[in-house]
Amino acid sequence: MSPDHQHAGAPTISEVAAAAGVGRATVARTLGNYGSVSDATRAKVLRAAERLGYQANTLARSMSTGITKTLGIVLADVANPFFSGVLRGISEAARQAGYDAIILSTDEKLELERDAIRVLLAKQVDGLVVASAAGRSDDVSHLSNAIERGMPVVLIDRLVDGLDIDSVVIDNREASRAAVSSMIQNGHRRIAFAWGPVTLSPATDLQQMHSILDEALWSDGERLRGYLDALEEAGIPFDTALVTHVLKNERQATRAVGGMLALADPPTAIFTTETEATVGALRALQTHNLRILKDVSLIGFDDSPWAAVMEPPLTMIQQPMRELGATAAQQLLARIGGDTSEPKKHVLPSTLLARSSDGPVPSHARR
Amino acid sequence: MSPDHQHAGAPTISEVAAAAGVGRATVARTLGNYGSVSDATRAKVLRAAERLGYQANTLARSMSTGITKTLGIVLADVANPFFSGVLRGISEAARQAGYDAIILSTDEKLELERDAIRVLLAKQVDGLVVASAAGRSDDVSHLSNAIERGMPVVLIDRLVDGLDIDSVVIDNREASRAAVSSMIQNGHRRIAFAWGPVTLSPATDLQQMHSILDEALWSDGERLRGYLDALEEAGIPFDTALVTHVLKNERQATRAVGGMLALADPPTAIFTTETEATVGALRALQTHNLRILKDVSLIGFDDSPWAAVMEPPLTMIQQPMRELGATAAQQLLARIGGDTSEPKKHVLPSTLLARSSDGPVPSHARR
DNA sequence: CTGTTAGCGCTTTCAT
DNA sequence: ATGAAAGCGCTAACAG
Repeated sequence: MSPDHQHAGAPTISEVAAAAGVGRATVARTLGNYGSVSDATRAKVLRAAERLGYQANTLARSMSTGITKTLGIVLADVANPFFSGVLRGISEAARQAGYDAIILSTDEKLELERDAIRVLLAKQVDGLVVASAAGRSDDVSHLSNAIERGMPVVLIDRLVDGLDIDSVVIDNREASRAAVSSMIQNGHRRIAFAWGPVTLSPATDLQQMHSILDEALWSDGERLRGYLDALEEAGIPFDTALVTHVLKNERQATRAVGGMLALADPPTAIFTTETEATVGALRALQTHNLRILKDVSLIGFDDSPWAAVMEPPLTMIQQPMRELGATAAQQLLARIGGDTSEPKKHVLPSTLLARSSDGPVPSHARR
Repeated sequence: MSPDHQHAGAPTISEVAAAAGVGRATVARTLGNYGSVSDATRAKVLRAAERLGYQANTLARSMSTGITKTLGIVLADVANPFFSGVLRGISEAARQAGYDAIILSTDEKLELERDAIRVLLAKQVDGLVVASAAGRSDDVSHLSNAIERGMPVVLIDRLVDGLDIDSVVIDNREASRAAVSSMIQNGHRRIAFAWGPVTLSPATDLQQMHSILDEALWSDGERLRGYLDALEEAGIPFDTALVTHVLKNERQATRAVGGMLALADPPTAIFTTETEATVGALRALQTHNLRILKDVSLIGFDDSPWAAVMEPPLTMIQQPMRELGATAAQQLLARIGGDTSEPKKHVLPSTLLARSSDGPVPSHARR
């Protein structure tokens, strides 16, 4: 019956008890630092445990206490710089509290997100941090069910419609609006936007755009809304040809932005909502032999060490990735600790790092 | 005694059994897909499970089987692009095999590595992938003990002295030698190296360098050895002033490389062993108003999407990060599956992506 | 084919 | 202060 345990040699509490000549409970009390044990026995137990190299079996403990000291993290892709930054924040905060984390990637697929949640629930994690892939009208019962069953969940990076729970985000809409606005201040009126929502039938007008937006991922929607806000503020008409609708990978960004650059009335500025989009846009510029700032201005989301050493250095919107992660972990830990206050929405500040990739419309582009 | 489980509502196998009017074992057999169950009962059980929303408690299963279907991953920093790439490879391979992963970061500190291993053993993971922070003469008993107890371990990115176990690495020395050699072909004789080993008392000659190297992290050592190999091949004397000895962060790289650039006999080329070193060097160049290629050549480890859009595009050594991770996971899974063959050393190919940051020594730098 | 039973290693009453 | 015993939810013999 006893299966071939990995740790055939791993001593159990019983062996320690035997070696120390006491009962299991006494060992548990000593090692668990609770109840009371006489100094004499405590010493004996400690010595025996030491000698045998005893290591508590966390699994068994969790089985009996219902506490795993483990957080479940669900995000799109660990290799994405934004998420890996967030992950670092989460991990650090978790470790400091004696927790560790199981990370599952969804690759932005709701299907995988459901699997992930299921696995994590089965593993009895103490709480969940999730950057959901769910759009407005998607079924999020995998999340609401978990919550109903008493699993603490905090949303990160993205709000999800219909879930009134803790969340940690930035003000995407305002960050976006401010960046685009600053370009408009500089005289730009043709501003490309990557990435817009992925769709086979691109919007043909503002109204369609809005209804597509309603179905989009929260953060994506907000960023585009911010862009639209800025245009509207300045009375600039929305041009659907300036918003990408392709799949979100570098190659597609290059293609899409390249296409815009070839337009009769090409953009004089580009706004990108993610690192891959930025790099894709940069490549398109390269291909079209266009120089940043001198020919086309550029501002994008998610600063990177590289952005500062580009020529010219890139103006970027910096998100406090580690803080986002740390805040989410702390909020979750608080819930696990029994905090039953109202759901809290943490909105962390983002920063527009003004460098030199954006400026006035070049004279040769003015019409 | 029953603690307040997160999942107060989570139905157990007994409840399903009761609801279906059969014994627990029958339920276990049905749900676990083993043994034999009549179609009639199977249907009943399935229906009951469905109705109750039964979800197996993985913890309990693990407790009884000794198998957690969980891999323990120990690496320096999840936010480092190299490791996050590797991590992605590991995660994908693991998930495909029905495993998931607990990731612990050591921040390159042996102390934290020991903690990590301890935690992971206590959690009864089925195997370990570790990028150890251990140098040549460090105590690695935390690893050897685990191995002795039958825990499968595969080393990634770094070999560790005295541990004859599975490993997945690239040929750092040769990759480094080849890159530096190509610079030498181009006429460079003063080639800066970042990062060299961190030390308070920098080497003053080649011999000291070698003994410092003997204590370094395997991969770091190999990369510097490759550099030295290339110099030796070409009969170029080693200059200790061209190897950094500072802490490994961007700021220090900038400072150190900046210092070299200010030398009476400055380097005409720079070789960097990591992204942060590369960015640091780039910053130093920026500060000193030196242009890549035209003034100073540059080649570095770890390609990035950004490297291709720099002006000029950067020549980089690309490591197959995902493959490294996937290979490690697969090797580990094989061991978990019972493979007892000889330890295997996987050496994956790296690629020197020739772009345009390296070339001949500029005439104005020739003496 | 199916039910009973005995653990897995630990925590936690409950007596003593 | 300490030991005995029950139980966490599941798996795995062993009978029937």
